[in-house]
Amino acid sequence: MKMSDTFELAEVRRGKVADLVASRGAMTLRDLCDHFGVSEATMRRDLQTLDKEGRVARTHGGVMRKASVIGDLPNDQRKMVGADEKRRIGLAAINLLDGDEVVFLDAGTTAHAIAVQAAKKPKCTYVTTSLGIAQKLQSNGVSNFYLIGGAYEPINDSFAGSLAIEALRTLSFDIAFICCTAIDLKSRSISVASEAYSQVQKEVLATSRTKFVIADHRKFKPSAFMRTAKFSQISGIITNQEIHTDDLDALRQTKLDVVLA
Amino acid sequence: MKMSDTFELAEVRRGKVADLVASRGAMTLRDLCDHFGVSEATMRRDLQTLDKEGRVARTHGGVMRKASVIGDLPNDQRKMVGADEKRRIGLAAINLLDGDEVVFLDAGTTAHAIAVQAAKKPKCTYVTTSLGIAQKLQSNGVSNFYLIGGAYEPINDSFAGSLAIEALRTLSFDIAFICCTAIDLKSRSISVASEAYSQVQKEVLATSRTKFVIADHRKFKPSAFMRTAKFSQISGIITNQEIHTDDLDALRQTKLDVVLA
DNA sequence: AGTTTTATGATTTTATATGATCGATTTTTT
DNA sequence: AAAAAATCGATCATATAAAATCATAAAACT
Repeated sequence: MKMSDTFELAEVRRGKVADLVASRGAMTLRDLCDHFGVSEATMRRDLQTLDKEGRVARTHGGVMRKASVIGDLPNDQRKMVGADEKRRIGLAAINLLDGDEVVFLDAGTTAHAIAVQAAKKPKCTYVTTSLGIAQKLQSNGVSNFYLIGGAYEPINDSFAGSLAIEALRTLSFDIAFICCTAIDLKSRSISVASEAYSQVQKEVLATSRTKFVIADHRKFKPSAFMRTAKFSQISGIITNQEIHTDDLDALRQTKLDVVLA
Repeated sequence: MKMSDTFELAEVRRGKVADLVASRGAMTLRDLCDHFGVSEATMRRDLQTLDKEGRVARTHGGVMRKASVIGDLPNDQRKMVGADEKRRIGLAAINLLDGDEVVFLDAGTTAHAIAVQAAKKPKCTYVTTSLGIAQKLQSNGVSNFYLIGGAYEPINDSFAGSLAIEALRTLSFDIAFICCTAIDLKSRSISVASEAYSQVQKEVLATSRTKFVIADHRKFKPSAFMRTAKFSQISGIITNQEIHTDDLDALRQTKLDVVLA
C-alpha cells in the first residue's frame, strides 16, 4: 500500500506520534489517524510498538503521555480570559482553511488559539511573528512553519522592526489572521498597542490575499492606540456569539464577512 | 587500495550518504538512490555498512539519523548531558563580554547555557537563530534581543533558509558564540549536523568581528557532517577543563585563544 | 599483460508494513 | 441490567522492502 506523502518512514511517523502525544498529554486514536493519514490498524500497531518501548501509555480509545516524563506541562490549560471563546474562534479559523494554504498567524492570544489547532491542517505552511506561537507550533509537532524574526517586542511577545518588515516584503500569504487590541465600529478601523507592531501588520495586510481579523467580543470598543487598518482593507472578522447585538448589527452594515464562533 | 582519486569512490559516497542522512534526519532508500544515481542494491549495501559502523540507523524503507547525534532526543534529556560543564562554559563566555556588545548566540545547548546567564550583562544586545534561546532570554527578562527568523529546522530548534541568510546580511556582530557538533583537530575544522544551518553559520562568521566556538570536551572528535569553518576563520575556543590532554596539546599548537572553563 | 579482489546491478526469494474484515471485548447509553 | 456503540485484537491479501544469489564490470595486485 502507498504510504502517506508526508511521513514516508514508519519509524519517523512513530517518532512524531510519540512527540505529539508527549506534548499534548493525551490523544484519541481517531485524532492520530486523521493527523497522520493512516488507518486505525496501522496506528494501533504504532501505539503497540511505542507502548512496548515505553514511550507512551496506551488507554482504551487512545493514548496518554507516560506519567514519568511529565517535564513541562503544556500551557494550553493555562487560564486566560475568555478561553473557551478563543478556542471556538481558533477552531472557526482553522475550518476556513482548505488545507494547503500559506497562513499568517498574527501575534496575540486569539491567534495563539489557532496555533493550538494548527495540527489539524498539517499541510498548511504557517508563518508568524510571535515567539509564543512559534513555541506552540513546535511543541504540537507542526514543523513546517516560518518565524519572522526581528527585534523582540515584549508588549505582545512578537518580533518587529526593519528586519521583520524586510522579511515580510519577500513573502506573500494566502490568508492572514490578524489580532488587534480594539475594533472601533464608528471609525471602522482596528488598532494595536505597539507602534512598531502596527507597521508589521500593515506589511502583512499588504502581502496577504485574504485577511481575517480575529477578535473576541470584548474587543469591540473605541480605539485608543495605533490604528493599523480600516475595514476596507480586510476581508472579514471572526468573533464569538457573545458579541453585543448592537455591535453585530453595526458589523452587518459593513461589507465584511462575519463569522460567529 | 587507492584513495587519491576524488571521483565517486564507494567510501566517499558512503560518507556523503552519512552526511545527508545526518543533516536531514531521515531519508527513504528511493531518495538516496535518486540523489546518488545508484541502484537500490548498492544503496542497501551502503546503508548496511553505515549501520554496522554505527553511523546511521536503518529502518524499513529507509534510514534515520542515530538518535544520539543530536536533535531527536527530547529537549529536557538533551540539556542534562554535561550540564555543569556547559554552565561553566556559559559563564566563561559571559565574562568575556565588556557589557555593551552586540552578541550572536548560535543554536545549541552550549549557547543555551550562555542565554541562561545573559541577564548578567543586561546592556548587551543579543541576537540568536534559536527558538529555545529566544524563549530563555524572554523568560529571563532580557528584552533587548533579536531573533533571526526563517524556516524552522527541528534538528537544532533553529531558523535557517534564505530568510535567515538575508536578515544576517544586514547585521554585524561584535562577537559570535558558535556551537558545533564536532571539532576535528586533524583537519582543524568544525562541523554541524544540518545542511541548511551550516550556511547560516557561514554567514554569521562572515559578519562577526570576534568568533568563539563554544564546545564541551566531548565535541573533540572526527567530524562526519557538514564542515562549517576552518580554525583560521575563528578567534578562539571555549571548552571545559575535562578536555583530554592530547586534545588540549593539539589545540595549543594552533593560533586560537583557548579558554578553559 | 593476467589474476584476484571488490563493487555493481538484475533477479529471485523472503520478510515486513498496511488496510480491510470480522468476531470479541470494553465502554456508554438506555 | 440489557442494548447499543465503540474499540480492540486477530487474520488475511496485497504492496512494498530487504536479503540472497548470480553474472558482469571495475580496481588492485603481481
